Amino acid sequence: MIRSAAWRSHSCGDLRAENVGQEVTLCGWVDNRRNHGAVHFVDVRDRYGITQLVVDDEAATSAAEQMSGLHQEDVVQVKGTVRMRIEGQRNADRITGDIEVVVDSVKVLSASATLPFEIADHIDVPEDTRLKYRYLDMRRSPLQRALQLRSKANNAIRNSLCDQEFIEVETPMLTKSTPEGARDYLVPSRMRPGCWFALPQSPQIFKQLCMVGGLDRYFQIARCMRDEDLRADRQPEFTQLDLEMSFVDEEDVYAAVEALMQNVYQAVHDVELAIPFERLPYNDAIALYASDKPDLRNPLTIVDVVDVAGDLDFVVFNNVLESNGWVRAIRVPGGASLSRKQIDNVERLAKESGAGGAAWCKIGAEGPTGPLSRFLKSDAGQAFLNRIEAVEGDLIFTIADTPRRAQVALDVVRRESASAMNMVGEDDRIVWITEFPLFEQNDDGSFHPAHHPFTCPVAEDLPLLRNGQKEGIRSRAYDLVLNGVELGSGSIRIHDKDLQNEIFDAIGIPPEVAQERFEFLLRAFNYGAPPHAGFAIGLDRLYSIMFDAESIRDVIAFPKTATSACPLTAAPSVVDIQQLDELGIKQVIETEQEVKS
RNA sequence: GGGGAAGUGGCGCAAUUGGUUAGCGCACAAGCCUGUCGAGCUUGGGGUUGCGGGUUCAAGUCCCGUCUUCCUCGCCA
Repeated sequence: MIRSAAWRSHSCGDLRAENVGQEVTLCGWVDNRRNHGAVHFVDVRDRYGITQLVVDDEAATSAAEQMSGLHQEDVVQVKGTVRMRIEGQRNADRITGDIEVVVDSVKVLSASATLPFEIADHIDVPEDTRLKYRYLDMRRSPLQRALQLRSKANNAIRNSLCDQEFIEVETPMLTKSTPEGARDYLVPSRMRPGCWFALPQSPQIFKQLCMVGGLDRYFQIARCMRDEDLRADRQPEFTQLDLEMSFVDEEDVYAAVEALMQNVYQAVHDVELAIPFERLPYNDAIALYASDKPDLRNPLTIVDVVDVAGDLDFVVFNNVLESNGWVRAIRVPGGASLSRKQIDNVERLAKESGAGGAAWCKIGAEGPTGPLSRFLKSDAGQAFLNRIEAVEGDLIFTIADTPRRAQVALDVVRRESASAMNMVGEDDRIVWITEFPLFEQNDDGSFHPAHHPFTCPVAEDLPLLRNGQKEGIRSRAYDLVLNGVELGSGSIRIHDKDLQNEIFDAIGIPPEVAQERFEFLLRAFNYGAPPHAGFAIGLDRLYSIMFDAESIRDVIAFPKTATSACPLTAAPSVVDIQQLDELGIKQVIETEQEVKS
């Protein structure tokens, strides 16, 4: 409820039958007008609701004149008296629909020009127009709802973490460039010409320093910047819930995140999220789902048939087996009911993903039919079918390729065939993917570190690492995955200087480079660093899923376009040559204006 | 950086094979109307078809270039 204030006695969503007879003052925007001559309605709207104003023969004649002069989206202050609407004319769709306000006077506080688009939910407006006039888009209920929910959810996060003894710390926006990883946004230093700040890609190092500083538990709802190309679910600046904890292992981090997620779901959906979340080691996720972010609403799983595929006399399988590739199958229960067109579509998408193809067969009453079936007539074929536990009515896909390509194709086949079968569950499924590999393989066979260099390896795998092995080394890194979307990731950090240097060495960062880039962190580790671990959740992405938004932009107040531009402010823009002079910067690219002149 | 789609009054769309003065709905303006709530009815104003060039008797339509937006691959340790 809006309390009385200098400008208004109630909000536009406050008034009910019990207010009948009261003299009230409302402020808001002129929404919809319906003028019937002798009776004239105007809706006035604010964040809280819509209230119907009316003038008729019971109203002052001056009020009728003032009402007639109103335009859409004028900001008005209205004085009047609450009365019941006449029987049969109540509006059940509106919280204030039982009453109306008979107007004594209307004062226009700020008139509106003709609008670029109507402020109505049913009007479809192109997104760049909505972004250019974001403040008008904001008056409509979808964005109102998203921003209100976002605020509520942020509040739920803060409450949960503060309850768990976390301290909110603001880390710097002007910081040091660390060239590996995403491209930095750079800010020139006027005081030290030739030197540059970077905007943070994440508060990673600062939060670790907070642990060395003895804060024990840190969090921040932090803005992060990355100068990379965009996607529907990616923005150049985005908001991350960042946290770090001392003297903990994985389970402590999971518990802290689970508690806060529970609070967020409570606040947004008013449901009790089941905890603990499922845990799935990375290797199992790849084996069962061919993905490190599997959508567990999809019941299909993958079967490794490498041990039975060799006897099928299928040259494609044999070639792949010879080069140590993957031969794996997906059994789609009931999939035999799919049309040839639907199956061809799955096969086509698998091919487009880069794999050689997806050989398939249906299991009919008479046995297998379809392209793969001719390799299944033998005893070996029966062994294959037994291996994947095929029964009548099933559809079987097989993928054979290099591990990397097979993985992508299996993921596609799993997703596409489940969606064709309509077998993806409704309920949100959240899962921890644990023990990520420390290194990922490049296309040329070499390895690069899969995470930032402060990620702790699994102790058992250390001897292998010291032997120079890269493949199969596990790290104590974990991701949180919701319905096949990666929400966030974290890890147990290295707190030992010697181990840290070992890792720098293993991932190919020479000591002098490590020293130059991370000197401040390494120095801190000299003075007693506690064992620590942390996590970060991409809040824009989480909220776009939770609020059922089409794009990440729909849950951000002032988002950027796909080219990282802001249609509202027209940023980025050309600056004065004087500004550049002060910064000691000489521009070599011709600007638009210079090209024109 | 690569690929795809789109761009026509403020907004959503239409315009046949290249052929009349580029239409329609909403919004906007004026008027009528005593119960509407996405009110209704009448009348009216509003367009260099993103921009530049070309082909043609004739271009919204075809060609070339360019800009903007969206999606996507690369990229995002």
